[in-house]
Amino acid sequence: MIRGVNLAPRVKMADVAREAGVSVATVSKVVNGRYGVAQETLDRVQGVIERLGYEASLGAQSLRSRRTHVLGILVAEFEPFSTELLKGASEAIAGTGYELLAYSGGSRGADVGWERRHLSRLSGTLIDGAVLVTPTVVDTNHGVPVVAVDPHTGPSGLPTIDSDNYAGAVAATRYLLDLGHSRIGFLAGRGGLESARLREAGFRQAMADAGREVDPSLVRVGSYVPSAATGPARDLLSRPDRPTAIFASNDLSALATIDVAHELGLRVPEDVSIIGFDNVPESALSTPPLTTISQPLHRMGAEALRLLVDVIDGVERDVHVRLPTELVERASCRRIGAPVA
Amino acid sequence: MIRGVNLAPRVKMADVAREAGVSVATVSKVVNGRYGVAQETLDRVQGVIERLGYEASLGAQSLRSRRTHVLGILVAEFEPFSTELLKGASEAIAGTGYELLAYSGGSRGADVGWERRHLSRLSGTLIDGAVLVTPTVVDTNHGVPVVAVDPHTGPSGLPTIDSDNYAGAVAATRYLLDLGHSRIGFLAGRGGLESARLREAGFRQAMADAGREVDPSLVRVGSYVPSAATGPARDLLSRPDRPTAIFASNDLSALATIDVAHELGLRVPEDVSIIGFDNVPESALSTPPLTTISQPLHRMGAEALRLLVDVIDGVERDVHVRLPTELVERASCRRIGAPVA
DNA sequence: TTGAAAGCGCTAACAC
DNA sequence: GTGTTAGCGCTTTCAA
Repeated sequence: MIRGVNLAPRVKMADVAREAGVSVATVSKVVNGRYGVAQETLDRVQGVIERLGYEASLGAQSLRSRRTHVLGILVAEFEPFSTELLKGASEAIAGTGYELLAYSGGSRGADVGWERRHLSRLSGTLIDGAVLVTPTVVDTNHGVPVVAVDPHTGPSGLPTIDSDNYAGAVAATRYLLDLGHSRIGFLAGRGGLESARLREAGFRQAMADAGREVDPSLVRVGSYVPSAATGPARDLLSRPDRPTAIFASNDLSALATIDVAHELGLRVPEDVSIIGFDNVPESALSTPPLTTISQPLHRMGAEALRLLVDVIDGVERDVHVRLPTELVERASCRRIGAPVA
Repeated sequence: MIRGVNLAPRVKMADVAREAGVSVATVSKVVNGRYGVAQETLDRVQGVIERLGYEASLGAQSLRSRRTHVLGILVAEFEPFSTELLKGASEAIAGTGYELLAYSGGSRGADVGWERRHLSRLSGTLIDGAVLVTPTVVDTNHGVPVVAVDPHTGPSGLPTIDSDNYAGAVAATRYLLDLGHSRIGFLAGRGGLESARLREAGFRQAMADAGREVDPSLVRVGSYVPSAATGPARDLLSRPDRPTAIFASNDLSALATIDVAHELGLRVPEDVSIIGFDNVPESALSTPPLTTISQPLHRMGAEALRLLVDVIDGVERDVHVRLPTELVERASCRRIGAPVA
């Protein structure tokens, strides 16, 4: 039974004021380092603050003043992709004078429009700016400066960070082709995301360049989400004429595809080769470890944060940052014939 | 140049009220689903809300009402350990009716007392409760219900989630012993944390049980932080009588130790075996992949969140949850002689 | 140098 | 059913 523990109300500015025998206005000045406070008063108030452990309420503080020195990272869910970005952002925030607030809804993805909702709830009050992770709604009109990582398709004025999805997809497809695969299944990403469009385009281009037809029935949608990928993966792998390789648009789908393969009694890579995209840490943990296209996720998070700070400060700079991708060869693909010419 | 973009002020309740021709009080009732609003008014207001894309400001809302339906996870920094917990918490939050807000300071760890400061800033206003990740200050007196993951040493009334650090450390040490190592270096964790104490205790106990002396000069402090671990690791590995194996108290330190070894021209595990603790995803990515003691990090995050919700709801239950640890054998340790009896 | 007072966007009595 | 009013904890003129 622990009811009743932890209920001391937080100490507020009025408490400090009373204790120090001054008004809240004076305490506020001390807290915010404003001029016009006698040294003696300042010391006394500071002492009381220390002793009482006073800390301004973010909610109240930000309601009144425009700057909070808190930056938001808004995500649909804390999964491997967004948390990698978070690590990068966390690395980059040191020395900027900002604190980091990551916000996620409670609805496990199935929640369109979260970016607008979260932004509305936090902007104008709690945060001075926000990084939106894979937003589908790209309103350029929010209360605060915003930077998007891997956003929705279509031109938008939004400052953006992404990686070279197209080149990465071409590389992945060529890799499979070079291993002798030509019957390649494709698990597309989340509809609407620019990255999903580019990865599919890269796949098709590489196939075309190699003179290979894309069997339309081998192209399915996985939406970047494991639960959405298993069905299509199962369909693909259950066919009598199943593909010899599957290119999943992101690692989470690829990992889910490996699970499905195992479930179906198929060995990876002996019976089917699988390649992913992202290189989240989890991709190295699967059996077999996943061959994938690496995005510099930490760096993307860090760049997003730096870009946001620059936008807030009104620095003139390039507001579209594209980072390179790279093939990471692990053990989920195997050669099945002679490489293509 | 992007100055001037994104500056439309957010739409507030007064805007909705004006547009709908009602008072803000009525809008508030609609937003919060209170009784006493005519169906016709309700529809009209709802329509305006929809059209204008109104969303209540978290800051203002929480200033006034006690419940915000937001739970906080307070961390010193977003690194592999805390983000794994975050993933687990994110999984567990679905269906609880809460949203998740993760907060981290901007000061990269070197910031004692962050837990109290963050809590003060957020409690009483923004969040209904908080999960504290490895807090060193264990005041049981905050404005809101609090749950700690892997907290500071010493008994405290705080509801707590941890894993069996002692057994894990014993298992790691025995494993090394069984591989024939007896000159084992130990990189201790962050001073004050219960987990650090227990891991060292487990190490010493296992050594004693095997009848091995612990060379005091082989026990150093790594503080769970890579930058703090490299120095001690270098000292240990530079000695002419260097240990044949190192047990690092957490994966981040173990990974840093591998780097140091490589820097020194030592091969892992040929020249020195290294074992870690935590099993963060990154531990599988090193060269060689790290053998380590696994904590069920996702589950710990999920359990912490569930415990917090129960505490808030006043559910009577066990408020100390301890989860099992497990040895994960990868490739950073090798046998160097006959196993101990 | 200090404090009184207004108000940030919202909720909750209470009056109409 | 609906609006008026009084704050929540803080910052910021502005007067004293």
